[in-house]
Amino acid sequence: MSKRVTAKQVAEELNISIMTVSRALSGSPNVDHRTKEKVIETARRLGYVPNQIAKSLALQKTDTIGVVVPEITHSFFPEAIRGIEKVTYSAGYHLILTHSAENAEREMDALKTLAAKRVDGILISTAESVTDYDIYSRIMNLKIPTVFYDRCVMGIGASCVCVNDKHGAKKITEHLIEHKYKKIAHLSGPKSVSIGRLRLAGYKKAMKDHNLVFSEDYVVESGFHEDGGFRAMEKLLDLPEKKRPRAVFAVNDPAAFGAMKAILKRGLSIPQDIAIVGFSDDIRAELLPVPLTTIRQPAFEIGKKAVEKLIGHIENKEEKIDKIIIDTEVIIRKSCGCN
Amino acid sequence: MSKRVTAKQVAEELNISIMTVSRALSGSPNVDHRTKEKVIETARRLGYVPNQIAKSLALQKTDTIGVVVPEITHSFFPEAIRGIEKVTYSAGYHLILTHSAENAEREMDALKTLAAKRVDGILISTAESVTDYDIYSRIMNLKIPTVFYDRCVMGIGASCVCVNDKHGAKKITEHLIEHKYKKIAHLSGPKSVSIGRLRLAGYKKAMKDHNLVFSEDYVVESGFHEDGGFRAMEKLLDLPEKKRPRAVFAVNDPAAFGAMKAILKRGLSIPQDIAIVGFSDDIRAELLPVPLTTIRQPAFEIGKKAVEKLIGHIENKEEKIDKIIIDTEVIIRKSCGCN
DNA sequence: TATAATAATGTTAACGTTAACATTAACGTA
DNA sequence: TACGTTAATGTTAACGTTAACATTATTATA
Repeated sequence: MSKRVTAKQVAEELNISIMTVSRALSGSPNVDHRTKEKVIETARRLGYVPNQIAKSLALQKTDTIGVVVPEITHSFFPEAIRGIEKVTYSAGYHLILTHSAENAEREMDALKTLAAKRVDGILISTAESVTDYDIYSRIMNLKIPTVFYDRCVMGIGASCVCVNDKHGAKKITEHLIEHKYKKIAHLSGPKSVSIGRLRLAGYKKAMKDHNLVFSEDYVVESGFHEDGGFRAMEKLLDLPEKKRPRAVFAVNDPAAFGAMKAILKRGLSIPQDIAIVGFSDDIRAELLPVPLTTIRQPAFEIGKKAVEKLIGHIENKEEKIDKIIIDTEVIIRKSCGCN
Repeated sequence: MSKRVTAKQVAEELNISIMTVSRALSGSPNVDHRTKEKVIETARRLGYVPNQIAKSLALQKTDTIGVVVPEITHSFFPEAIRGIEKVTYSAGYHLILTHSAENAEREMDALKTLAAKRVDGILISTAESVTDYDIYSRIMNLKIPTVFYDRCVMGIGASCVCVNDKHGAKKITEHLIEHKYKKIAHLSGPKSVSIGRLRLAGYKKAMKDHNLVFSEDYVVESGFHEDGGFRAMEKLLDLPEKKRPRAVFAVNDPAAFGAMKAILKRGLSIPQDIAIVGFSDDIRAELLPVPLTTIRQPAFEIGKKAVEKLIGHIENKEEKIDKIIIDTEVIIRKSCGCN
């Protein structure tokens, strides 16, 4: 930060007080319109740029919202950010973006940074490797308004915006069941992450409701990334041929992409040998050689609703803690066996 | 921003001065180790979180880098951000993300905000609708270290990191020429944006070098988005059949995607009726029904190199203004006519 | 033991802004 | 004209931190 023109210099130039400059520029009433014009003109001429840092310190408000993103390259997140950004922009807030890279430690770091930067509120989607929720409670204790989006932590007094993961998972598993597949496996996310837990629960519920055997062998933790999906699918493919699943529900699309690669690598066909479905509707899902049947999550809307709720918490103490659930849609393509 | 524990409270708790607290926590020398331990313990116990805003004001340094992104949903940018983020994280900087949504006015807004927030430096890729460079000069006048990435503005004293757009465009146009296509059109970006200008120049150069007719009718401005590509291609398809181009080079992949849709909508085939190539290597390019031949831009590396340069400018006054050019690679797929 | 050197801690001012209160100027009305 | 009212401007303190200088405590040395 180099030497810059301050309100003081503008004031001295005009032989008036700093306060009058401040008032003129912030549009307060009770400023002579000629004074105001002179101030604005002089500020422009001198190249005055208000110091938001000083303002934030004085007002105890930064007009900034911190966002924690687990993985910026998952197509869900840029789209969610676009939704977030649209709202923050028109509401006069700015965005500090932090990236946890699915790493609990980096996430903690990010949250500490956001707290230190005195953001007015935080939007967070938890990282894959998170195992305890201590840091979230600490943020709550600091009374920083926080809203979880997509991957949520419930029961700690924060609002959250997510899709109906359990219901969606159940629906798409049931779609596989409609295809008469009996041996249906699940590539799961970690249990410490809401969407991992809930999608597994939806899968289990569907299996149970239709009297299908649920075997622990058929749930393999893949995590949220393509390589994890690949490895998890390989484990399933290593089962004796009789036990091998006929269909797979992956916790999200990237994991499904990895699984598809593993299946094709063994010389098997999708969906003839093994059917597969995902969850996310990644932009690539419809473009695959065998387009992926999946669940569409309205990322833009999730982002939008989440900030709206957050801004509510920031600007209005009475805003209720809420759990906002957004509907999903089953997108039928070919990987499930439909044509 | 709610009431928080300050260094003062920690100091009072221990009956020592604020300065000793500050020193103990920032690891300055000349602090008794017992005092230091007590301070750290007490800070932890009271839940003290240093106020970065106050620190920034006192030190005239925010440890923050502002990034202007034209379109967060173009797959190039999240990948570039990942590169940026990786470097900033390990160098101890934070990221303020602003989105211009390809809009010159919003871009100006973003730059003003970043200046007001006293970021230590700015990374910017210019918006599609930018027509004059006045705002960039103003930022330069404020002496805020600035580095352009991907879409650059040259000659105003800022470093920039980009790919060899002209050379890449020439190479891929020449690839079309190798296919013996004579009537080759270009869907161009706006001339006010470096990559628009340079890719057009590369196309023209290739045409000229191979003695092919260059007609103004064959350059249609599409902009950088799918819908623009669609409309621009429709214009070309509306030409009398004899004049219709046999091949098209689109300024980037999203524009190529739109163009492909327009071609298919007319019942024509790619590449049999019209061949097409792009520039970006969007994650979807290889997955299309007819995979797109394109130029790969190493987004992660561009982001990485750009911040590295920027941090150089921030931390070292002597850092030279540089134009860093990163190599591209022609990715041959099927849309050009190769099999 | 006296004294110099150094370690540890304290005090003051500054960073640039705004809120709250204080003063002065301008104007209308009795 | 005098006085009250309101508009315009000014003054002070505060936000939470750190650098620079000041002081006091401790240790080493003659």
